Amino acid sequence: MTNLETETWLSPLLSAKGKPLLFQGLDKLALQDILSHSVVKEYEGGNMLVQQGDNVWCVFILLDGHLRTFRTGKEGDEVTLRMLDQGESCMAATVFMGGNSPFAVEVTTKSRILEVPASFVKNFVLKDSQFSINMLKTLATHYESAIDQVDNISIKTPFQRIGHYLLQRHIEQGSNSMSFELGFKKATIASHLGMTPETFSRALKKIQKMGITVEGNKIKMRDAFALCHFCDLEIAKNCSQADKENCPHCHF
Amino acid sequence: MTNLETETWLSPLLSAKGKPLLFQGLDKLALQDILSHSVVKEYEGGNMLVQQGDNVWCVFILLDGHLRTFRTGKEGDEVTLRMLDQGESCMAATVFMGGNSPFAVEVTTKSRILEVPASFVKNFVLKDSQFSINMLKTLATHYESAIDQVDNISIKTPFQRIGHYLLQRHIEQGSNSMSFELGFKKATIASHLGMTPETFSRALKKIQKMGITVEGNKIKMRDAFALCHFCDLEIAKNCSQADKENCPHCHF
DNA sequence: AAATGGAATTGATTGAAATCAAGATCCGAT
DNA sequence: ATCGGATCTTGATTTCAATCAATTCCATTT
Repeated sequence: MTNLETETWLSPLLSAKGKPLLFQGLDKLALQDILSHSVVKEYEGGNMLVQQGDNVWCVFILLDGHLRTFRTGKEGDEVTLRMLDQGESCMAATVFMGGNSPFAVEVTTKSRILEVPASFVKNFVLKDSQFSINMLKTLATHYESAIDQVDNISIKTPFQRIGHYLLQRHIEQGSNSMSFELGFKKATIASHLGMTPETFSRALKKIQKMGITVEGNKIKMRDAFALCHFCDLEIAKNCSQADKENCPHCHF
Repeated sequence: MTNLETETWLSPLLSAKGKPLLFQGLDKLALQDILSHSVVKEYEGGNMLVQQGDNVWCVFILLDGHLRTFRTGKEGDEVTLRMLDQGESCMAATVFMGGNSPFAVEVTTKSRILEVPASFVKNFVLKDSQFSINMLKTLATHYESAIDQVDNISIKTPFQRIGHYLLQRHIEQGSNSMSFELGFKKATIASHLGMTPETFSRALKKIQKMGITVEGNKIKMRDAFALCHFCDLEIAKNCSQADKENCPHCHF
């Protein structure tokens, strides 16, 4: 990868929106160092990036597109673990454990991916303390989101799970607009939430009685508080609702 | 904490068995450094170490006893996330995320706990690269076990979940003996596996038809392969069965 | 505009685990 | 040894999501 090419990728990586957590706060030199050891590849939707059990040789950073990580059981049934958006990464944990990947990674829509060699990552963590902090934060984030998933699956009813999920999406996406997109196939989301597409569909219908309109994959809300019913402490933390104190459900 | 006292704790920490992952490979000086900034406390079973949502100021390392981390939903229902044994730690992720604890920690049996201040940990990670590697590994391990839990809960039937769990325990505990203890209250394990105590009980009964005897919390196996039925790739990795090739189910 | 195929919805049925409700068993305290 | 409380087991019933099966919807192509 030449320097000229590097520059091409550099700017989007530094933009506020899609900036990978792993690159946060790195000085330009460090970033150059990483990039000069990495490769950018393009994949069409449908490809498998990693098979469950594969020995992985790099960390993937998603520059563009969508990835899905999932795990397949003996009987062929699968759970979606994460749905990656621009700027997110995967395989970091596996690289540090040194083992084989406990899950598969699938390209869901055409994606541009930065592949950073495992060996480089392991060294660089020791050299650059900001990078090592970033790595720790990344793992911590993944861990927390896995915990979220555990309790989403095991505590709440499908109805509540979906409400919770929608609220999360809404808040992630700025939460100023009264509508947002659920950027993944419904079946994928259903699997992520540990239910069948049918159940997902039915619950979505039920949720409309609370002032949520579902058209295709666009979600429209009657008012800013329509989803607040599903709020919990975790979510409240990130809620930047201007008039939070007016929220009929917010006790936080 | 005086040096003399430090020495008292030092030896168990260095012993092979219960050695915290966080301390692996640290030179004596580093260890001293950590210990001199930490406190050892004793807690009776039943105490809450951390409440869900608490701001945590330290990382806990379990020297002796048992802890349980769990999460409570709005309706008061809870999921057990982890059940900690000697040498394990918790709150590392939370410390790095800088937020509030997404789960509660309960002392299940009288425990001796090393409390390392968050501020110290955050600094020490930058100074000692071995420690930072350990921290990364710790988080990666937690992440992977959370993933395990996700797919345990969402993929397998209660029956399979329990089998899987028992096999794991068995292998963890050396796997040479033909019997082992399930070192936690059955209700706790049930919650960890995402089922009610009743369901747990019934499934345990059903599992006896495969040559497993359950007496109180002691599990006895007819032969070394009695649980192999529940094996999967993840487990096979750690299986050190001498005559693995004789295993009727091992295709790995 | 019709045709294809994948995704999503809807309905009917089934099955498995939660729940509700009683007992049994174990353990520590007296 | 006896009591009392917690834990665990067992049984009967209900509930709710998975499954099976049939449409409908939508995007793409021809």
